[in-house]
Amino acid sequence: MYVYNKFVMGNTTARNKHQLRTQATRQSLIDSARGIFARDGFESSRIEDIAADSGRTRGAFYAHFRTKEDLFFALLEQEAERRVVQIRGAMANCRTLEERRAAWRAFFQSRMTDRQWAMLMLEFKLFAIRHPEQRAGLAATHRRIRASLRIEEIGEFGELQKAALEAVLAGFTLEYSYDPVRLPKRSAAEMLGKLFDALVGSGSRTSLK
Amino acid sequence: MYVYNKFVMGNTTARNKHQLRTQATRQSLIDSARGIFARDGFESSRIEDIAADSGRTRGAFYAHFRTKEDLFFALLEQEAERRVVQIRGAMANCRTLEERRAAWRAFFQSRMTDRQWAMLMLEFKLFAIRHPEQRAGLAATHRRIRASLRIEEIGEFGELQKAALEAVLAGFTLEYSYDPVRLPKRSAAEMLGKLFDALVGSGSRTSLK
Amino acid sequence: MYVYNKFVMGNTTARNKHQLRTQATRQSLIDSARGIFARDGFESSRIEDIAADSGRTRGAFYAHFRTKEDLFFALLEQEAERRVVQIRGAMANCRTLEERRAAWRAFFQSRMTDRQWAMLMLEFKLFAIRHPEQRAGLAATHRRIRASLRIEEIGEFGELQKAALEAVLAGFTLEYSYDPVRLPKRSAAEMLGKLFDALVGSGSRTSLK
Amino acid sequence: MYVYNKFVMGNTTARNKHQLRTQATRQSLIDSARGIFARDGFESSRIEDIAADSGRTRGAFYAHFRTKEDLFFALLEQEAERRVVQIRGAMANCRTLEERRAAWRAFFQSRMTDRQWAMLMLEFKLFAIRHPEQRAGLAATHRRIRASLRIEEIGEFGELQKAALEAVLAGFTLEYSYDPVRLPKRSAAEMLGKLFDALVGSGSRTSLK
DNA sequence: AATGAATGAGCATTCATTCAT
DNA sequence: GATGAATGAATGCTCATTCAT
Repeated sequence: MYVYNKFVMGNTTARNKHQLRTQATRQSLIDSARGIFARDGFESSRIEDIAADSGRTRGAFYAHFRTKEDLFFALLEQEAERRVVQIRGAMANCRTLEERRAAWRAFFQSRMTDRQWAMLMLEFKLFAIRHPEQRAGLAATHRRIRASLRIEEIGEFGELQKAALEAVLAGFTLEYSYDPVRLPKRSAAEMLGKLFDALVGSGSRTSLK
Repeated sequence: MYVYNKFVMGNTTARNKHQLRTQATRQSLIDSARGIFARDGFESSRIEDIAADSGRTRGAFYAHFRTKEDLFFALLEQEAERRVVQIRGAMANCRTLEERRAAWRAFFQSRMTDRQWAMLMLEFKLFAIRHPEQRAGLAATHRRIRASLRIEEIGEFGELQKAALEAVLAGFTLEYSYDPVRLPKRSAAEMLGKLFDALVGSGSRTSLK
Repeated sequence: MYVYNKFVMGNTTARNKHQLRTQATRQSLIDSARGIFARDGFESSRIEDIAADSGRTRGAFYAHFRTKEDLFFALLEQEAERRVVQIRGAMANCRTLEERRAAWRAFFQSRMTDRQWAMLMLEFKLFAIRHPEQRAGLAATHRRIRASLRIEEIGEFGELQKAALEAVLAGFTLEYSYDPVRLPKRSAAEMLGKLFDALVGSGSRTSLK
Repeated sequence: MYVYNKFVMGNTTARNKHQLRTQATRQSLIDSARGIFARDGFESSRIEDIAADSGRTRGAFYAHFRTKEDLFFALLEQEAERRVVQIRGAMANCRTLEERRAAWRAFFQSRMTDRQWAMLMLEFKLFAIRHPEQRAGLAATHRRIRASLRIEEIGEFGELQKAALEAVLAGFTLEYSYDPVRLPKRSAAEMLGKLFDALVGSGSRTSLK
C-alpha cells in the first residue's frame, strides 16, 4: 500500500476509478508537500498543513505515507525525476557536443531561480547531514539521480567538477532566495553561466579543471 | 541584564564576582549554543540541550536571553565579530595589495572547513528567508558585518561580486558538510581558490567580473 | 469542529457515531470544567485536571477548544442558558403578576446556594475586570444573557435595580461559600427574600426604588 | 526577622538608621503589594512585579517575607487595621447613638468605592475558600478584625445581620468594579445607604432583622 | 539587609501518529 | 481509502524560591 513504484503507472493499462482516485490523492498530497516543505522547511512543515492544502485530512496522508519523511523522500524522488526528464529531453534534441553543452548550460542557469527545487535540495542535504544513520541510503539515492542526469555526455568529469557545479548552484540559489535584490536574476544567471564555463571548460580555454 | 557590551570586558579590570559569574554563564551558554545550533539547526535545537551542555538549567538560560532567537542572534553576532577580528588582524600585517589579496584568499579558503560557522550562516539565511517580518532587521545586521570585513581593501567590488563570493563559499561549505568524500578538503580548497581568483580578478587576467 | 449549535442537537435524529462521540467528549469536558473552575478558579485551573476529570487527555481538550478561555466561555454560556431555561420554564406556569414575582423570588433565593454557578460568575467578573481589552465583548455577552432572563416581566426596572439585585446575590453567595456557618442557609435565604422584596417592591409597600 | 509586630513601632523610641531603613523597605513592599494584588489577584501577582514597583529586588522581598502568602496576610492585616483606626476615630467624635449610626453608615458607603480594599477582601475570601486547610486560622484572624470594628456600638446585632452587611457591601463593590456605568457611584451609594438602614434598622421603622 | 543569578517544578500548547468508524 | 477524534510525548516559557555574594 505504501510502496509506490512509478513504473507501474506506465505499465498498467487497466485501472479502475478507485485506483485513479487513490493516485490522485497521493499526487495531490505530494504537490502540496512541495510548496509547504519548500516554504517552511522539513522540520517546521506540518502534516496538517499539507493535507489541508490539498483539501484532504491527516487520515488521507497516513493512508499513503508512513511518516513525514516518507512523503519528503517521495517528493524528492519525483522532483528529481522531473529534472532528469527535462534535461534528457533537451539533450535528445542536440546533435553536437556544443549543442549539448549549451543545453546543459541553460539547464544549469534555469535551476537557480527554481526556488522550490533549490530549497528542497537544501533541506535534503541538511536532513542528510543531521541524520547520519540514514546517510548511506540517502547518498545512494542521490548518486542514482546524478547518474540519470548523465552530465558526462558533455565531457569527461571528475566527481570534483560535478560536486563543484552542484555547490556553486546551491550557493547561488540560496543567496538568491535570501537577497534577490543584491543578486539580481539576470546578472546572477550570467555569472552562473561563466562559472559553468569555467568549471566545465569551453572549447580550448584554460578551465578550472 | 540582557545587554552585553564587548568593549566593557576589555577595558574593565575591577569586576566583582557577580559580574564575572554572569559573564561566564552567558558566554558558556553561547559556546554551547554554537555546537548545538550547528549540529541540530535552529528549529530542532532544544534550549534544554544547550543549557545542559553548558552545565546549567533552563532557568539560567532565561536569565540571560529572552528567547531562543535572542541567543541565536547573540551567537551569530559574536561569531561574526570573531571573523572580522581574524581578517582585520591578517590584513594589518599586509603591506601590498598582493599580500592583502593573498590574505583574503587564504581566509576565504579557510572558511570552507569552518563547519560550525558555515552551518550557522546557513541557518541564519534560512531563518531570514522564513521570517520575512524580521527580514529588514536581519539584513541590516548582515550588512553591518559585511561592511566590517572591508573586502574592498583588495579591490573595487560590486555587490554582485561580493554576493557571488558568498554564494560560492556557502555552496562549497554545504557540499563539503554533506559529502566530504566527494569533495575532498584539499582539492576543494584549491578549486575555491581558483574561483576566488576568477571572481576577484588577479592582475591582468580576464576575470569573471 | 469548534462550532456547537445546540439547536442541531434537538432537531437531528440521524447522527453517526463520530458526531455522537464528539459531542459526548465536548460535553464531558465542559461538565468537568464546571467543577474544576468553580473549585480552583480560572487561573489555578489546569487543563490537565479538567481533561483527566473527564477521562480524557490534554489532546482531546485541544481538539475541542482553542484555549482555556474558550472552554471557560463555552461553559459560562451553557450554564447561563440553563438558568434562562429554568426561569423561563417557571414563568411559563405563572398566570398573574403575583405568581411571576413569587417565581422570581424563589429563583433568586435558590441561586444563592448554587455554589458552582456563583463561583463561575464571580470568576467571570474578575476575569472581565482583569482583562479590560476583552471587556466590550464580555459585557455584550453578559447583556445578552440578562436580556434572556426578562426580569421586566415582574415589573418595570431601572438598570440600577437589576444591578443591585445581582450585587446582593453575588455578595450573599460569596459570603455563604466563605462561611456557611455564619450565614446559615435558611436564614440567609429568608433575608435574601426580604432584600428581593425591598428592591423589587411588592405591591404598595415602600420600596428601595 | 520575619515577624513584625506593629506594636513594637509604637513602643520603641531608640531606633537606628538601619532599622528605619529596614522598616521603610518592608512598608514599601507592602504598599506596592496593595496595588499589585488588587489589580492582578493573588494568583497572578508576581513577586518580581511587587519588588520592582517598590524599587527593590526579589531578594529584598525574601528578606522580609517568607512567602507570597506571608506578604498577602501582612498586607491584609495592615489594611484592616487602617479601617479599624478610621471607624474608631469617627466613633470617638460621636456622642449619641444616632451620630454613631450615621458615622457607620457613611463608613459603610465609603467602602464601596474603596476598590483596592474591596478587591483585597474578595481575594482573601477566595483564598480562604480555596485553601480549606488554612481556613481555621484565616477565620480567626477575620473574627479578630471584625471584633475590633465593634459594630455593636450602634445596636445589638446577630451574626446574621453583620454577615448580611458584609455580603451586600462585597456584592456592591464587585459589581461597581465590574461595571461602574451600570451602577453609578452616587445612586449605588444611596442604595447602599438604604440597605444599611434596612439591615441595621433606623429608629422605629420595621427592619429586615 | 540586599542583590540578582540560578534552580526546577509547573503548565499551556503543538503536532506526529494511532485508531475506531 | 478516508475521516477526524484522541493520544501523549515534547518543548518553550514562567515564576516562586534558594543561595552565593
